[in-house]
Amino acid sequence: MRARSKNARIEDVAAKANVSIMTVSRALRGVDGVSEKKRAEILKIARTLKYVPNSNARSLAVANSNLVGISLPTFAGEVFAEILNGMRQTFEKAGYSSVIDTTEYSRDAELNWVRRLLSWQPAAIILTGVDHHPETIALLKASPIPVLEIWDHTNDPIDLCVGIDHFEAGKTIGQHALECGYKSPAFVSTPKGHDIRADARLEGIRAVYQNLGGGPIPVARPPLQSAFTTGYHGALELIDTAQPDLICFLNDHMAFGGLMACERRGVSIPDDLGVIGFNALDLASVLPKKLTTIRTPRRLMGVTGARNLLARINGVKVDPPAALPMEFIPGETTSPR
Amino acid sequence: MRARSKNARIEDVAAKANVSIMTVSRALRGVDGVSEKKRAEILKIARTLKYVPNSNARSLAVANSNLVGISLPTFAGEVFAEILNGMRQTFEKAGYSSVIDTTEYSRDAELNWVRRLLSWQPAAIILTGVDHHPETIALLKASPIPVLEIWDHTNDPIDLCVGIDHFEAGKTIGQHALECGYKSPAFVSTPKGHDIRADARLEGIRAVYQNLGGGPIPVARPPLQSAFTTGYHGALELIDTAQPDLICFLNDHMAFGGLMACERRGVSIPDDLGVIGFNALDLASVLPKKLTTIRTPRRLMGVTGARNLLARINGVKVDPPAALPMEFIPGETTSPR
DNA sequence: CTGTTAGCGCGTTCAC
DNA sequence: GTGAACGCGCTAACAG
Repeated sequence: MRARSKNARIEDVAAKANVSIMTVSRALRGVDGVSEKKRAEILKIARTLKYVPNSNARSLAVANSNLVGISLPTFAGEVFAEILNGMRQTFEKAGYSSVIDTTEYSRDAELNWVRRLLSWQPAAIILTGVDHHPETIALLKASPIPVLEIWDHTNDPIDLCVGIDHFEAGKTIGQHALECGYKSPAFVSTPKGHDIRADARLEGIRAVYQNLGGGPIPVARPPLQSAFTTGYHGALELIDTAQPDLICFLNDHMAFGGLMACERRGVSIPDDLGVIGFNALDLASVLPKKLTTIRTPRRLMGVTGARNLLARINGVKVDPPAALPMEFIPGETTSPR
Repeated sequence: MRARSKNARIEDVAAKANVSIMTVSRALRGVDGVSEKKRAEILKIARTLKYVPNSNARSLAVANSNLVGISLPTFAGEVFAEILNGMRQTFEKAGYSSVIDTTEYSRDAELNWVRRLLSWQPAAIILTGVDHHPETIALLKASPIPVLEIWDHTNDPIDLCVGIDHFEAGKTIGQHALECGYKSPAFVSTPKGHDIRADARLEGIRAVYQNLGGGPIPVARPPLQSAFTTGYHGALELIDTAQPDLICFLNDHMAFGGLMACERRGVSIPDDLGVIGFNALDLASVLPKKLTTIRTPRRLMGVTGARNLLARINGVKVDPPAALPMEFIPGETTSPR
């Protein structure tokens, strides 16, 4: 015979309270059908017995769970942590817990995670971005579980989507650069294909500049390190070779590294060189020179995504995806030429 | 009758393969007792049926799970993300998934999380720090589930502990300050009781300075914002009032904010004022002036903790807790007086 | 308001 | 090497 766990079961509580298992179940879940007197008594007994419900049994019985599975590219760099916080707080209030994994930007890792997630019968699954392994898409489309794609935007989501249009963001950056009169912008990013949202932003900048006959936009893609050092080395590389009059960075972290590189090289901002970041992090707010950047609605995105998902879980119709607005922040690291 | 889920069950795979459920179960789990031929066939059928095992049923049957529950104070600021990464990668390899929650430094939130975790029959539970709600401790001590306390160090852990001695870290900082000849150190932290590890470090500094008759150490505790702005405002406050010759910060993030505040006030580092951080983040590595700080072994801590826990799960004896070593990094933001 | 019955999907046990 | 029976702890459905 199998050794059952030592923990108190609902049966033990029922026995001690002289009621049936179902009454205990109802009392503990707070559903109707139990007199207040009995309920109070049952709750007390459960406490003294240190009774902890078994979620596995519950999930098995009801064929779902209150787990929400989340896939993030990385925990590094606050951005996803902020989106995550918005989501988690919203889910938490609704009684859902989050199971999180990071893919480090690998579609295969994401697929594995989704497979594993599926085995938990989660209430919903959240993926970052819209670029997935074909099998991930197939799996999720075949499943009845609500899916949210966040951070990026697409008109053809797996299910729900709440994000921003990174190509548009790039165009906004490009517009500003053009209006300032920058002639030779450059870009610092991570290795090719690592972050397709960053690539989309770069494309946005290119779209603005391509008809101006200024030649291709130089792009530095230093080997992956921390964002600060990547930005630092990328900027050094561009300053020493391409000599652009503007450097756009994948994000504010890198832009900060870039600013440090400029200080190192004695390059004066914004006189000798313009600098543009992305995200509008708190980091930027303490810098002596306000960074020109784009504020991304990270918290809002998380909250909105979670709300939509909760509505979807509860069977409410959800509006088709619309890209969230961003705010361009003109700072002191760019200026008219 | 209840609607059973539409997903393929092990039974469906068995029917299609003309074998019993048990044979499928064995084949899928890779245990002995199935001929290679049948196994291959079963795996193929499972794939075509898009069969996903039900972890809830499995966990219910075997009375445990491959989930590891983790409690972190916050995702903000890389530090815990780095510890987490070390742990997760180690667990991942061993086939465990992590369920994470953040407490935002609230013991009550931690207790709630532990209660919820317990209901999942996790393979292990990891808490940050050694300061918990009494009921959290009682619950976990009463449970057979292995527990790891990380980041902080104690000689009286709930179960396992891998961390650093924050009081010692403070003493190291104090020693260095003393050797440099600083007379009136100050400290920038978060509101009282928010982060008890930071308080312990402050105590370490005090322990070094208390017999020197220099009066109490001024402490700025600005309202909570991002670490950067907290450091910034804390530094401004101290510069404008207490006029210390050294400011120690809760961490590097705050120290960076503080450096920006100094620039703002025209205070020259390290001539007018010394600055010391904590953690040795990558951020510090791109600064024009190397920050004096203490390197904390965050990744190592995560990996070591996870390994110890895995050993514990597998019934191997684990060494009693020893505080992990830290490395003092003398930088250019402090100098002999 | 309360109890009884019948599973949820899988793994252990033991028999063949 | 393979299969049948039973139970893990809980809840939906139905009676009373």
